Amino acid sequence: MTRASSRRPGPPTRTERGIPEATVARLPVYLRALTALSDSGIATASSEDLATAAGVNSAKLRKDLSYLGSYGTRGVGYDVEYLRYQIAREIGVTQDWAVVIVGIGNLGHALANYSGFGTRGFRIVALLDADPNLVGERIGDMEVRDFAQLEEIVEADRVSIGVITTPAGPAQEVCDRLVAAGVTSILNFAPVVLSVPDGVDIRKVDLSIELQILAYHEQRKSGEAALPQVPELPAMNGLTDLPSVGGGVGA
Amino acid sequence: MTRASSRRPGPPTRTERGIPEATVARLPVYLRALTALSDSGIATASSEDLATAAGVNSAKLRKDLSYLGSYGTRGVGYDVEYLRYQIAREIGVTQDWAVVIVGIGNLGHALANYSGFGTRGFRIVALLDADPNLVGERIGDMEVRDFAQLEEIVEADRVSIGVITTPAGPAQEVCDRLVAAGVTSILNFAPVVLSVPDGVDIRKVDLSIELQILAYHEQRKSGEAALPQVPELPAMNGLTDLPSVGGGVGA
DNA sequence: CCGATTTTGTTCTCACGTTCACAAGCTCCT
DNA sequence: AGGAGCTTGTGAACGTGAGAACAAAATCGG
Repeated sequence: MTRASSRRPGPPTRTERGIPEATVARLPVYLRALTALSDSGIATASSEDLATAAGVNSAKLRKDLSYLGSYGTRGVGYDVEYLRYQIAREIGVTQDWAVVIVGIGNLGHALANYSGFGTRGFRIVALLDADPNLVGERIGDMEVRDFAQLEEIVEADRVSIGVITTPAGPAQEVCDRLVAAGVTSILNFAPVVLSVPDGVDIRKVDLSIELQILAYHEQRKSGEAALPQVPELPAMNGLTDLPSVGGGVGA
Repeated sequence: MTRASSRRPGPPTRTERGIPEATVARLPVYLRALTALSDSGIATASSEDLATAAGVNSAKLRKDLSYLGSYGTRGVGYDVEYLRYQIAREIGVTQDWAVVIVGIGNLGHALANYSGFGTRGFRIVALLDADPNLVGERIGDMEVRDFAQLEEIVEADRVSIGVITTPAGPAQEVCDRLVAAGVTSILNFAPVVLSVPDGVDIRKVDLSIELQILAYHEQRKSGEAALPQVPELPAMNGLTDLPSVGGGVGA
């Protein structure tokens, strides 16, 4: 969204405060690092200090911060509180965002109790599930409500973010309902590729994919020499009992 | 295959089966899509079909697959079972990987029950926690064991992958212990940047970061015109009570 | 057997992201 | 006041990734 102004090999043609996606993904990390520094009573930090705390290269950090504006002092560094506020404002966590969680299985339960939500910036307004046996159950200070109430909840509480923690099966349908109800950002934990209309942002968190990526690298480390080099063309029979990766999230 | 021969601005000079990281991250998605197609009884699929199922562009998919070798038939497509096996082998999920989970709070509980682990490819061999009140508790068919037993478990079961679901505080120490014990791949759910020596792979899954990224885009959607355009330089006093994003994972 | 049709594998080009390196600018000390 | 010493902000080079486009190869129908 929003590129396009001049046409020239200058800077990536960033339009009016358009921050590169890669940078956006790191801002929360910087924010957390700044909070940690602040809690340690540190008032000023150099890009080097911050970069170390955030686990990135200092040049990258400086360039990232430069997209937000020129909030540092040459020869000195960055004022921790000030920069923290600026980043928080840029990300949008100076205001509260209403969140619903759909699918109260194991993972939904865990997220409902997750203190990271409780911190300011995000407010869980409802836990939803279609299973009548779960509806009414109390989790922390919240009660599981019927998924059928989705629309009224979204409207009443101006919910803009939905978290999907259902099994793979119903995930797309849940997603469609969320979008239809007016939710415009979705965080998906179900192991499926969800499709959403333009204008709706979606991010996925997928445990088994992460594990498989680790497995790939692990294999190259330990395997490299130890594994049979090439079963390139195994007989194509009897392969029906392969690992069925994927599976559902919830109970 | 066969990269690495001449020295010229040709392909990125990929050395001997070195698959680009971006491709590696997509292989598990393709694997899942293939499994779904297979379960639907589909024996052959074109790159277009596969790309749709995986939610990517077909040219990208073909290029990704070409790194693995030339497993398709022009004019026909890909044999689903065959390709599935090839990808599974490349990723390394045709063998089993032993996994330990450290930190049995809400999230650890959820992961212990997560069926995605139970599927073949990964085998949870131990649930560990340092809290004596948790040790001995049964979760599914496993029992929580004392974190002190880490070293012997890793050695006995040839554990190569560790999952950290502790709060932020102890995460680095747990990580160090895992590495010292011989674990070479780590999946971190704690909201901290962990540092590991070379040779150890680490991936992080961070809920609050994902939410903040969504919030950023959400703000640009709804805010753009509605928000006060620039409180660029607010008074620098009284900013100590800002949102404390971050926080811990476990209970 | 040959041409039409389909679909892969690959090349080329462009956009994006990372890193280096350095000038500009600030502070502190003499 | 002026120079030494830091540290930011950014220009430029490099590397990686994405997508369009097309030639090569396979099937199918006549």
